[in-house]
Amino acid sequence: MTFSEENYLKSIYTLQKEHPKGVSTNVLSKYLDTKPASATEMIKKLDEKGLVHYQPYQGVILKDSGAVSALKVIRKHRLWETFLANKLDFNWDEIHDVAEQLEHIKSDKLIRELDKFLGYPKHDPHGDPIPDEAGNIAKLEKKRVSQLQPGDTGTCIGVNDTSSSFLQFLDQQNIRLGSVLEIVNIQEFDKSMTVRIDDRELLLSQIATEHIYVRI
Amino acid sequence: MTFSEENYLKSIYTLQKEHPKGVSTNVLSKYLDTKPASATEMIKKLDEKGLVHYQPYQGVILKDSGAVSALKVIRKHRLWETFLANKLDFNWDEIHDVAEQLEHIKSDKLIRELDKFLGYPKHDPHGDPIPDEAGNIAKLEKKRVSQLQPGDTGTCIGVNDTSSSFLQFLDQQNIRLGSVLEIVNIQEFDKSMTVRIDDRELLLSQIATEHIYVRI
DNA sequence: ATTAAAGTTTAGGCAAACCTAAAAAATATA
DNA sequence: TATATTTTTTAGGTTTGCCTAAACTTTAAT
Repeated sequence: MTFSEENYLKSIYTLQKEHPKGVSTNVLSKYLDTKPASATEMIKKLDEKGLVHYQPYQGVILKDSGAVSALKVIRKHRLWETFLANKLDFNWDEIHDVAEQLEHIKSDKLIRELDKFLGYPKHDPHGDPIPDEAGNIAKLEKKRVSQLQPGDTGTCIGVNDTSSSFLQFLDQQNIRLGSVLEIVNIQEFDKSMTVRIDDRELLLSQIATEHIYVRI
Repeated sequence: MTFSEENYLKSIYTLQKEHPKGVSTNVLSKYLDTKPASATEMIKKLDEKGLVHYQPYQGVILKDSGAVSALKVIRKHRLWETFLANKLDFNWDEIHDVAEQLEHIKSDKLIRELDKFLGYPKHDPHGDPIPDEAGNIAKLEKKRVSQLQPGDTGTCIGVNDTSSSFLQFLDQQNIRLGSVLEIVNIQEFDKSMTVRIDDRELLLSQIATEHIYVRI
């Protein structure tokens, strides 16, 4: 399997959630920053290999074999992201591009050993679940803080805004990966939220609550 | 720079030691498992880019810029080999193929962080020196045990024979990476050597002494 | 229902890196 | 030195993955 094939499968897997009845060449090529004609070409190739189901003008969906292949790449991607964030001093916003490259390294032993070295993590630094060797993947239980109700708690697993000003704000407030947040109440008029964290109470604007992800 | 260009530069760097007045397309293609015609093509391209000096029928040599590029790849290769051997449970004979892939990952930060994570190692698991960021590389002070004289000492840094029977033998004798060997004496008639290791004395056959590398 | 707009596919090209076969140069041998 | 052998280069092809432009479907709008 080539780098390119792996990237297409992974992208189709991701886009399928938004486009359950078929990912169009247009959507796919935009996501991959190529042209629709290139996507058509690759999709036909993947169809011939039995990895996807393709009907002209109707988009693609993954077959089981294609989903397994996609999940293997996703597993590698997420394990490498975990490595970069937990073992090396990479920031949340720096890990993706490097993991995009590392995910294509071919070595079953490498990925097994990496998994062991990281302590068999269940989630990557963004809170996304890491598939197992067979391609089984846990349902994602990731929400924005803004989606929680008073009384709910969640563990901080990532952010949506990686501007340094936002990250600095989080730093000042001592909100980091693994911090447990409990919603105390919500202001009707501006949707700002009071949250308890480390026995302190703290007000978050609606903007802030939409940019923080938690695992529930 | 493409994977292929990097591989050619690295190979030329390596082969130059044996062929100081020029690496022929024949030698180069054999080393890379391609055909001479392919080597000619690539060499011309590298020459146009100013990385090598090429004269038809006379072979290639690296220019300074080419040597720096080659050393950057070698630095990455050796740091990854160190990672695989020291942090993950890879054996000496398993690390090369994976490092061949990892060496092409493009990220300056990654390699700086990896270097830090590994504790700025000076040598890879085979005892070969790791170039610094600028491409400076220490002279290799690697010898076979068979090249030592009575009274000499060396630190075990690798082997030449990775058959499991040989590795098992080393295991039984408690000879491992980092073991310090001192030559006690040499038998004239069969070149076998008595060595001191961990305050024990032990006889190594000529075959064995030729397969163990030490840093002096 | 027709036409216009949007999306998709086909056709023909290009660059990278490989190949084989033939031609040319260098080297070795008689 | 002339010829034979080996090595190297050139010429022309192949595959992968991308591209543009034109042709064709589908969808939306009148």
